[in-house]
Amino acid sequence: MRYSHILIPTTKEIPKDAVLPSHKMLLRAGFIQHVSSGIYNLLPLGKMVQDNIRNVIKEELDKAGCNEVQLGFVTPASLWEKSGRLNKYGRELLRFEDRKDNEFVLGPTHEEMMVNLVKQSVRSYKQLPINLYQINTKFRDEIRPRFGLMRGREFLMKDGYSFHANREDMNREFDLMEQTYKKIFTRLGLDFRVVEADSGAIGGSGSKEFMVLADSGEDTIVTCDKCEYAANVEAATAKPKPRPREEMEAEFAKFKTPGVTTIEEVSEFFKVDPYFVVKTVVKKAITDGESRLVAFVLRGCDTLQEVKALNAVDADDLIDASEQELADAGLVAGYVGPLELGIETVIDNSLEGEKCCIVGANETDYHLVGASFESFDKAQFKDLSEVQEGDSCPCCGGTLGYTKGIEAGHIFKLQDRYSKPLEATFLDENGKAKPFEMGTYGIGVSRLIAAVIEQNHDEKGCKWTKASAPFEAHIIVANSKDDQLAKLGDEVYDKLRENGIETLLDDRKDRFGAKMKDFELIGCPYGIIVGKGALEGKIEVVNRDNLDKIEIDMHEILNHLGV
RNA sequence: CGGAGUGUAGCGCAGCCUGGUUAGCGCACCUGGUUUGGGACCAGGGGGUCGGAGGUUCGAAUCCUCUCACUCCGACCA
Repeated sequence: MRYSHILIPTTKEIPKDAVLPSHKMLLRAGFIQHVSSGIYNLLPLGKMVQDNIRNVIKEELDKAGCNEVQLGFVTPASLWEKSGRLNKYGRELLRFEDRKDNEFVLGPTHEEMMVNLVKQSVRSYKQLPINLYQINTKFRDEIRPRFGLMRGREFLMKDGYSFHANREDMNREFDLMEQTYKKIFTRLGLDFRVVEADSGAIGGSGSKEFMVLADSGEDTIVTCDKCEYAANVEAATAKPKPRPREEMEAEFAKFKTPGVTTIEEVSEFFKVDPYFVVKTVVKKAITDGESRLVAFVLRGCDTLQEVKALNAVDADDLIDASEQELADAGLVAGYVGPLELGIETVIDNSLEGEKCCIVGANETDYHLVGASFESFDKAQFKDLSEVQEGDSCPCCGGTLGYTKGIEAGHIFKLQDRYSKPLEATFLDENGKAKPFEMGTYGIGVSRLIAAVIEQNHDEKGCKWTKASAPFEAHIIVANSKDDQLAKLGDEVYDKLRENGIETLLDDRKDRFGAKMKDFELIGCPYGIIVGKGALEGKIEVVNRDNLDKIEIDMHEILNHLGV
């Protein structure tokens, strides 16, 4: 492609509102254009990158036996009612009516549509398994879109769904997809981790996320320094914290503790390790629009993991309870404890069997010491605590630490979460109707464009990986008004193209400096300078990654690009 | 939804507080010329319903009311 024939509106100005490197670079280098909150146009370069990523995904999925389809972007709201997600998804669903007042939503994900498609066309176990995917626009009316392509409202996503006659086969496909995703992210040249994850609003059991490691990532990942263990902090577990050497010993008794309300104060007051001081966090749980108070009980040294808490009580939402709401339920902020509490109580696993600790007495200015958890029902104990840096790995005992990641892919075992309510069944070997066992597999395609840059950029601009780059080579003709140089530039350009190398030829009548700046900003892997040495048959090759320049003979160019 | 802020040329901004010629500046753009290895220079030029509606006033980018959009922090979320 000749620069003079392609629209690449680069700018020197740093966009006012962009925060993330990827957002700034993609705007400045002319890959994307802002349209509206969370909505972007892809300009030619952006479209090329997206197509490259899309092709890698498609090739690997097709190799793994998946079928590409394309579902309607506009989907009838009735399907969403049936699956029960119309309310659960809430205002993130963009709803509207057509001229006949039929209700529709813009698809934020397509479980319902895909299940419906298969329900209408698959009758027998003999037609299974089947794995269908699409790479299509999604719309989620995010409360707060931000970070450019990273969290847009409209975005391109690959979503795949597999259908199986039994759970074993679904598990097999899940593993296959994990392997396939690894190939995809590896081919794209990304540094990533596969992590254990929470299933979120989509629902289901087993779930793994593919995290592109980058400081700007929105997710916190827990990783082990000794083994392969990695998990989203929302789902991560650790070995129980070691008991303090000094055990707490006390008879059950009520103590007056005026003004002593925080864990630190209680711990200080009784000269006891926070490990033995019980933290009771009361939250308002919202389920199907109904709210109720729930108490989460942990050790003083632990923190509540909100997503775990949410799952533990099967709620749609958790909100901090106000002091007034506590008072209305007969509770006193600072002195809440699990004994004789009177509201739904969930207790962290680490307290199971604990015989002696300190809890709030549910009475102003009083704590109970020597409290025991032995009388609680086993079903009340769940994993609630957030893994902290320095905790021990659940697999090998190594040390756990945090890193930041960008969620670029997510695979779930859905089982019959959707097929059952949508009555999508097939006939098994015995002629009995059974709901499909399902898996679902997503990749954020447009988000990957941003993720590549988050991981690969410098202060001068983008550094595309080979598989994602809009062009592999970018020829800079030092002076395009010099006919001889322009001609030599054309020769190099033709040679590269004849050998299948996607090439951008900067034939603009601009000065050398401006062209170099644009090369660095756009970030194709190789810059090829056709300049003063070219008349003697010498050109320079610039590696965008480290900006190293080497001078070579013009006819050796193909060797240097690894052709 | 809570808090904060911004809307003036394609982009980045000044002007507004204290109303008063023809609304400026930088970048970008167009024409001519010079220049050509790190975002050139000289000369000339085009481009604005000052986010929208209403109001106050002899007169509004400027003051008042309403409204819309966008951004940032938070809650929330692929």
